[in-house]
Amino acid sequence: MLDDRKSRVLRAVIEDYIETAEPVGSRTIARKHRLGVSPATIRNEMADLEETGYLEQPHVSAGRIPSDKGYRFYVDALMEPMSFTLEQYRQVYSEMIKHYREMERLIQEAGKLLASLTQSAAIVVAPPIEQLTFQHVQLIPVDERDVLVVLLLHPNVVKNKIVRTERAFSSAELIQLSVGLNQKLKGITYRDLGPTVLREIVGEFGEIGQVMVELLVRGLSSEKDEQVYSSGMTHILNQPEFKDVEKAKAFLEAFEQKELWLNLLGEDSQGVRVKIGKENFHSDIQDCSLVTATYHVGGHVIGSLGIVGPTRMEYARMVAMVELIASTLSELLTDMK
Amino acid sequence: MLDDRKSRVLRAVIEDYIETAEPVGSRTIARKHRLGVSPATIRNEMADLEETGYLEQPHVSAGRIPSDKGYRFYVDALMEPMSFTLEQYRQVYSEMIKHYREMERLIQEAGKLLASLTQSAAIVVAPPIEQLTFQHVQLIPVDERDVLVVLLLHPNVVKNKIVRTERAFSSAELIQLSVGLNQKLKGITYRDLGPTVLREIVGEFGEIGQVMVELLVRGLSSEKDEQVYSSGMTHILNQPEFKDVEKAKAFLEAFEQKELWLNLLGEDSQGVRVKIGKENFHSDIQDCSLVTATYHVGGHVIGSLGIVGPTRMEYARMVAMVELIASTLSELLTDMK
DNA sequence: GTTAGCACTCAAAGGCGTTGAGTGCTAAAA
DNA sequence: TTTTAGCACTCAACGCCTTTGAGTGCTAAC
Repeated sequence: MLDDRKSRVLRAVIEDYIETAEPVGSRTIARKHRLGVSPATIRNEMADLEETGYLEQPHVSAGRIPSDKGYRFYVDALMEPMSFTLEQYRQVYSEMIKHYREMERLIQEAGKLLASLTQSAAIVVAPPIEQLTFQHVQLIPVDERDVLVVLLLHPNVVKNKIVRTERAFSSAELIQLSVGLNQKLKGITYRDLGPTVLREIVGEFGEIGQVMVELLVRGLSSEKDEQVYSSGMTHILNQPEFKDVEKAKAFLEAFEQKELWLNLLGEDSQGVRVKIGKENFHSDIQDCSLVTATYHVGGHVIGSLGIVGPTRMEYARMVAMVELIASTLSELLTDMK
Repeated sequence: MLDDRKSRVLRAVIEDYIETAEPVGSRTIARKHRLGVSPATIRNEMADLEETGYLEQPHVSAGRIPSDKGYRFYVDALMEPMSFTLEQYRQVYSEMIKHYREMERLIQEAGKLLASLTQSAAIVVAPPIEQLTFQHVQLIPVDERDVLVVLLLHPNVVKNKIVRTERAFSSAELIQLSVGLNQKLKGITYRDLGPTVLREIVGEFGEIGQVMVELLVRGLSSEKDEQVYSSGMTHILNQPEFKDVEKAKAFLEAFEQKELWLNLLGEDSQGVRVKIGKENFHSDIQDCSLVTATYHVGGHVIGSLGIVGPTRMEYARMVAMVELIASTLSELLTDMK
């Protein structure tokens, strides 16, 4: 598609721009990256690259900056993948394993770590309950008619909710209910818990089964925004593209809209995905890119995480970091068995 | 201390400055607040107020702005307390009661509501476990040697933690342990749970009592920053004092330091407290004021909440809002009995 | 004690020329 | 045919200057 020299020029422009955040001129490239040709030649190449849409010019007497298309080509074909030393890998692992007993905390820590390593804003989408397996259900009396529903789900997720019941239950009744529910639910996923199983419970336990189902369903309900954790929001204020407060505000406000991320970090594909600029964005967030990956338990995708930053970001490093955290997280969760 | 006219001038300056964020001149005051005297007279009064430290002048040909001392006097003696209509009170109440079944969620919602009503950054410090009363302890098997410790504390706080044990326990053993713990703990506060009670448990249950204590203590341990909830950080970006990104960054970064707020929102006094500017601040946060209050259960203080904003804030409104949320929260928590 | 008048100060805004990084084009060199 | 030196041109950024106007303090008259 692009001949060798054009590729090298494009790569030089992009890497220089990523580093300096300033439009890059032909002279600079000729000096920094020994391409063996004069600035004039590079100028010609850059003019071609602009014509074909890989570069842009903020104004006529400025250097070039990469377009979304340019970044896309860079990410797909030009950038040199970054790799870690065993030592770095170990550090991440040992940082994360500290919190590994409980999944919710583990993924929160994974997010914080990702934010800190990338110096970007990080997002982690926790597994929706549908993806998890029942391990234990416990009903605990709170009050005359309030019951605490504790759900232990695999891999080590604890959900609890206090639910108001239609009528009062004694301690003994609740224990009975708990035992019954555990019998029916142990080992099945929420997904399997269609109307069939629910009807089965009602059938088997009669009126009391109805109550079980009621408690269970209400115990499981949770708000969407509790599934998204964010960290490192303030890091983006270090980026020159956000030196204008209005832009920073727009970004931060959009970033806080947690539902937004539920949609953006879809769980379709495997591996690290990069979404550049306008490729996929909610209009509120201008000139930003997203690097995301999914994490899984035993090959089964259960959630996703990623970082957001200006389109001018160190893609190689970001992709490597997201990959590293996602795979370490998957490893730990799979070991939780 | 200040004669009547000086007070009126000071008040006029402060209220104008709060509204406009611009230094206030003598002419403006003469025009807006009919004090019945000419700008020249007001100038004289302002010169006096500056000499006694209530006002400051950014530069010689600008108007005056209030000093910390000026704000302090305004808050203590000049401002007109704001009050709410029954309708507004009801709205807040009905917004909060939606989430009142669980305390953690309730106080989070209180924080969000406070942030939204004041358009400021809000902080809520959750009650430390020491302030709460045991209601139920449940040990649930997770894995061979992992036990889920669920603590239900009054008023309706649920804590859970997965703890690794020295040796394996069967389901039956865990139930037995739970029952034993419940017997000893029901109704007592963590505070009462000194070495005495712990030793009592060990004495009564022998070796198994040791395990109980171990599980309990570890189940109760939690990180400091989990006790602080913040909301509405981005609101402060609307304030002109943060139009400079560096200042905004400094603020937001300090604001994210959750431990900081544990110290700042001490639980000493009753009622709403106002801390202005340098009166009490960590050096990172410049030119900010803090409006805080405690909330309580049946007269017993268990936590605190408040807002942070630029020293130039609508004190009357902020104080009223913080008061409103704190008292509504206290009311709901007390009703949780 | 109050106020009109006046000279004075100074930040903010606007105009203006300079600078310099960068371009595209042309014509010569390879 | 491709590369490059040379050159005229563009334009944001910067510094410098002037103007403007909001505001002051002082003085003298009311």
